[in-house]
Amino acid sequence: MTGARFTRVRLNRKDLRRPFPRGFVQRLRGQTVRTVTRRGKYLLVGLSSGDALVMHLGMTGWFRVESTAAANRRSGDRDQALENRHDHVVFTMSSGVTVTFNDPRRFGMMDLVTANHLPHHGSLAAIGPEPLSREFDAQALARGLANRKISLKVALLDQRVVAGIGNIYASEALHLAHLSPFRRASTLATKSGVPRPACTRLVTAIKSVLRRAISLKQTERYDESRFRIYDHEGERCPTPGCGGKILRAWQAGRSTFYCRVCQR
DNA sequence: ATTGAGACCTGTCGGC
DNA sequence: TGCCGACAGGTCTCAA
Repeated sequence: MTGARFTRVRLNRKDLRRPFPRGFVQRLRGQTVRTVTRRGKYLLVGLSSGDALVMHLGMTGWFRVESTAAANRRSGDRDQALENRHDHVVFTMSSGVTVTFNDPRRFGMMDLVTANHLPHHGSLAAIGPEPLSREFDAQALARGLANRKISLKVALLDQRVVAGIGNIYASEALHLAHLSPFRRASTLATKSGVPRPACTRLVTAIKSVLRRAISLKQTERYDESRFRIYDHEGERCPTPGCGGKILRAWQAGRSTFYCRVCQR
């Protein structure tokens, strides 16, 4: 998309999780894409007008990228109707590429924000440090967890503490760091806010788990066998010499996978 | 101010 | 084969 112009923008419905902003199509059409970046789980497309297109995939959102010729062929194909049922947004670009947003559960979202409003935009405003940046270290995590009475697992899902961690990698990181998902978040730092060794371990584990996931494109296709403990209830704990069994618990409405033996 | 519960949706899978 | 309930990768809102 970078460098290309939106020649056509099509909305197949008026909302996803929330309504599309008024004037969405008109404000996008004719704009050239300057940048395509990311902040946490939000995708940001910078436009020549100064506006930014903000997008989130929710749980089931994804983009199909194909030549415009292929997209046109598809739209005339009755057999594809079932699979294309959840195509909600179609971007036709001047480069000859068509980018289609498909999202069965419609938990995704798209918004259009002026550049000066971007830093204040809803959840983007309060979002925490990027996990793979230098800025995210034991000090930063200790600050984020200070005084929080919630469990470590629930804290990692809070995007204000650290950006971009979801239910799978919260379990994976805590396991790698040998930390109990039920431990109170505030206990990773001393009263005066100095990070404990466990805090440093968790930062290292988060970075390691995410780097590995990115290098393997791990969740691009959901493949449970690639996770160490997520969705492995009842199997042996993969920690060398541990011998524990992987358990499953329920926290804040989400399932947590963990080992009672090596995670304290 | 923080926290937990429920809501928003459709698809899939296991059990009967 | 078909029906039913449980559960799914994420926020967001509301009430306590």
